[in-house]
Amino acid sequence: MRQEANPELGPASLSALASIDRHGPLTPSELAKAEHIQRPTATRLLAGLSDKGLVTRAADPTDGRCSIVSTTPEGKAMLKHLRGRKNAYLAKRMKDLSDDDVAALERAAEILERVLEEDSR
Amino acid sequence: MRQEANPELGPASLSALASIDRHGPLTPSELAKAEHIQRPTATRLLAGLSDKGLVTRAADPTDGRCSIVSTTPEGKAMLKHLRGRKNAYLAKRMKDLSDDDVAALERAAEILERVLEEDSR
DNA sequence: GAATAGTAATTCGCTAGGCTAATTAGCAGC
DNA sequence: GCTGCTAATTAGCCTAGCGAATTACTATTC
Repeated sequence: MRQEANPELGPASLSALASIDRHGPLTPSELAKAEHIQRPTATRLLAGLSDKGLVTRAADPTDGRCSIVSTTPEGKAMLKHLRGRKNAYLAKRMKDLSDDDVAALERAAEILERVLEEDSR
Repeated sequence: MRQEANPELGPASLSALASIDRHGPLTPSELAKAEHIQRPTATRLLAGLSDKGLVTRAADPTDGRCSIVSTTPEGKAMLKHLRGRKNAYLAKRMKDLSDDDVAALERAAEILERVLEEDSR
C-alpha cells in the first residue's frame, strides 16, 4: 500500500497528518508518542507538513514550551483525496477475494490493532 | 517487528539475506525482482552484506555480466540466530492471544501472501 | 526570590534504504 | 563487426529514522 502513496508526501508524513487530524489538535510530543517516533523526527515531519500548508501551529496558552498543531482545511482535503485513492486501491486488490477472506482479514486487523495498542503501553 | 531487528543489520538487508538463502544462489537482478526493489538498491544491499561476510559472489560461467550470490555459513548462522529472536518475540506477543485469534492471524497471513504474490505478476 | 532540576522543542549530524539517470561491460543479431 | 539489449554499478538525491546537544520554559526546593 505504501507504494500507492502520494508522490508529494511520504508515508510517515502522511501517517502523521492522519494522526493529527484524527486525534485532534496535539503537541509535537504527543504526536511522537502516537506515531511511535522520537520527538526530533516529529519536529521534522511537522516542519514539512507546515511548509506545505497542511498543518498549523498555535501557542499553548498554559505552557510556553509547547505548540499545538492542527490540520488546515488543505490538510483535510488532502486526507480526503488520499483516502479515496486508498479505497480504490483496496477495492481493486480485494475484488478477487471471497467475502469469507475479507472477513478473515477484517478480524485479523482488529486483533493486530489490539496487540499493537498493548505494545505501546 | 522491525523494531526487533538486529542493530547491525537493517530490515531491508535482512530481508535480502533471507531471500538469497531461501531462493538459492541468484543474481543481483533476480534479488531485485524478488525483493521488489530496483537493481541499484540491490547492489548497495549486497555490498553491505558482502562487507560483513554474509554473502559471497561468484562469476556466472555462461554470462560475464552477471555475478551469482549465495549466503555464506556466517550468513546462515546469522539468519538462524535472528529467526530464534523473532520467534521469541512473537511468542511473547502472542502468549496473551487465544488459540482462536492465532488461527485467525495465520489465515490472514496466508491470504495476504496470496494477494501479494498476485501483485508481483 | 534565586538556584536547580526537569521537560518541550529544536537543530545537527549520522545511518539506512528507496529512487532515477548515467556509465561500463558483456551478449546477441543482423 | 556495428548496433542494440541487458546486467551491474556509480553518483546524486530524497525520506525518514536515530541520538546528542542546545535552548527555552516550568516546577521545585531551599
